[in-house]
Amino acid sequence: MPELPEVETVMRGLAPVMTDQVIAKADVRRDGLRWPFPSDMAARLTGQRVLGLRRRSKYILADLSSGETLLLHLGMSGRMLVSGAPLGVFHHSHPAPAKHDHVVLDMANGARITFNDARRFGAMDLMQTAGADAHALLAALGPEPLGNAFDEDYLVARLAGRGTPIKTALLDQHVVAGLGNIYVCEVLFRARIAPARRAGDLPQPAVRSLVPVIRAVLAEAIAAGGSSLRDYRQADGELGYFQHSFHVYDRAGQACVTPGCTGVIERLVQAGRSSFHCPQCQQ
DNA sequence: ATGGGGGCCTGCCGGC
DNA sequence: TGCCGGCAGGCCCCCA
Repeated sequence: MPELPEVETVMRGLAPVMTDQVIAKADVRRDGLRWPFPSDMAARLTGQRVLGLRRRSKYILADLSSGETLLLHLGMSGRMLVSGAPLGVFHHSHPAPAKHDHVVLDMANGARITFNDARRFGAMDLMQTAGADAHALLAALGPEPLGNAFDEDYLVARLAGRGTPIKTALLDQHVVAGLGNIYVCEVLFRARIAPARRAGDLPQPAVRSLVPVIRAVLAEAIAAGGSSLRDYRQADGELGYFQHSFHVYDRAGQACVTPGCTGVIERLVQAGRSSFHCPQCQQ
């Protein structure tokens, strides 16, 4: 799935067609995805004005005029497709729902937003906007990596004494929210830290160095419009528009890109996930 | 508390 | 337009 930069990109793509617009019709085409949808979801969405979109970790939150907030997670394969340019009262030709189109929102401006998710690991829920942070899926999340609460002192304290590999620790959404497998691999490569190192054993300068690296990697990916993998699309439905090049992710067997390094990228499995790294530059 | 593994689903790719 | 096994960006839950 979309990790933080991709979710941010999707949210930015949805904002112009959804913000301040009324959901004229909600077509909920199955009972749920990873979990059952909230009761009467279609009715609770229909007629509501979208006051604004926010992102928390890999969740998109849409605040509605009803006082409820729609929570949306793309899981591994979720996509938000936008069709029907919001150009006015003419022009209302939408394609028929395709395979894995689970929820279709028709906005009053003529735009159609389709939540398509082949693997159905995605999620949608509704909650009161007031106190939305207390939602079960949000309450325990760690700080936003691009926010002020995430800093060097925090990370040092959070990783102290932890025996888990640094790779696994950074993937833990309670430590820092929004990193996924790809960006953790890239972050550790850029920080030159081996993924198998125990988090609590890392020298403090190494832990501190992770903070600006995490920020930079995410910011660059957002600036590039999110990374692009085979089945990732931007909100506007364009496939593979941004080709973000990774240094280590999915590059097993290829030469390390660090100038002067003769290492070859290796893949190892940690906590059931692939970790790509250069055994030569990452210590 | 912490850490590891299983499971949820479908699709794709490589090897045979 | 072959079949099968392995693998995939996430994350909750259960177990030791």
